[in-house]
Amino acid sequence: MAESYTIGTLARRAGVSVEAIRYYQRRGLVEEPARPLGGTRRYADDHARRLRFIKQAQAIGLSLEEVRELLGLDDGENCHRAAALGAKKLDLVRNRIAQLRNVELALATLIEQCRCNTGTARCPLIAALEGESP
Amino acid sequence: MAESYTIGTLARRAGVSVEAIRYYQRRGLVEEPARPLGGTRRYADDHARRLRFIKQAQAIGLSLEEVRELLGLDDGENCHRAAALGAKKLDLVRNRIAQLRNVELALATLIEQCRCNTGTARCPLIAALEGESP
DNA sequence: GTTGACTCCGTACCTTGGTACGGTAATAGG
DNA sequence: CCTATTACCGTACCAAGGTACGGAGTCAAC
Repeated sequence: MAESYTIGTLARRAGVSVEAIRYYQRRGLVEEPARPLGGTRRYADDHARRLRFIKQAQAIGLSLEEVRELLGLDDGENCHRAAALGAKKLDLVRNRIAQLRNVELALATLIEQCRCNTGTARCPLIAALEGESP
Repeated sequence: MAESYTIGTLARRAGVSVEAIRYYQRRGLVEEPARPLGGTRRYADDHARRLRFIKQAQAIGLSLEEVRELLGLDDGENCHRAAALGAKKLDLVRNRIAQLRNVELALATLIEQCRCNTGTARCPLIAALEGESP
């Protein structure tokens, strides 16, 4: 183990693009190894692990800024703060789900009305969108 | 009724910004009344209704492009096409809900583990994000 | 009859998460 | 040793839905 990769190899292994890695470096999420006098930077398993972290955190809805914040909390004494960040996100997720369920209901109802609209009546979906806010 | 407003009054009444209205005009969603020889354009209730339509359609997840499409379908003969557009959107909404429910479950589990983490163990939330994909 | 608020218009800028491009340098394979 | 890939770096660009700015013209009130 403990290999050392070029950025391209790292990118392939982590399943992200080289550009994305360089972007994360600019954003301060991935460390940029020292360049050996005009040579090529070398990356290790730590970097691959970091990229995996970023991708997983994104998958649970964290922004890159939040990921960066979370990374700063990984010192063994901030578990509660990490949990608080997660809880805030969970709240947002639940709100968003509730909101989308309303949309789902509204859309399903309107589409059903369209399906039943065999006569010359005006399209219920379009008509509904012109009405007052629910 | 049948008042005539300036764009600022229209904006206040509809609860959008003047800039937004002008943006919708550029995008072809709101008609731009003729300007009376170097004067100020006048808007009527039709425009307020149109703005309400746009806001409602956005609330159910339509993009401005889709709203524009829907507006072209309001001729009494395209109810099935409007319904099809709605059905496509409903599908997306349902997928998104399912996705968010996964995130909700994952987050809730991790936070619960953090809550139980009274010892010196590493933060479960942070540790989990470094692991392999689920 | 002037002040202040508003309109008109074009253009630039914002956010987020990257992608694309282009020139130069370094490295790897044969 | 030569050539084909890469790496490096800065900068520009993308979607979407607007917001912000600045100068000139217009409108309404006092």
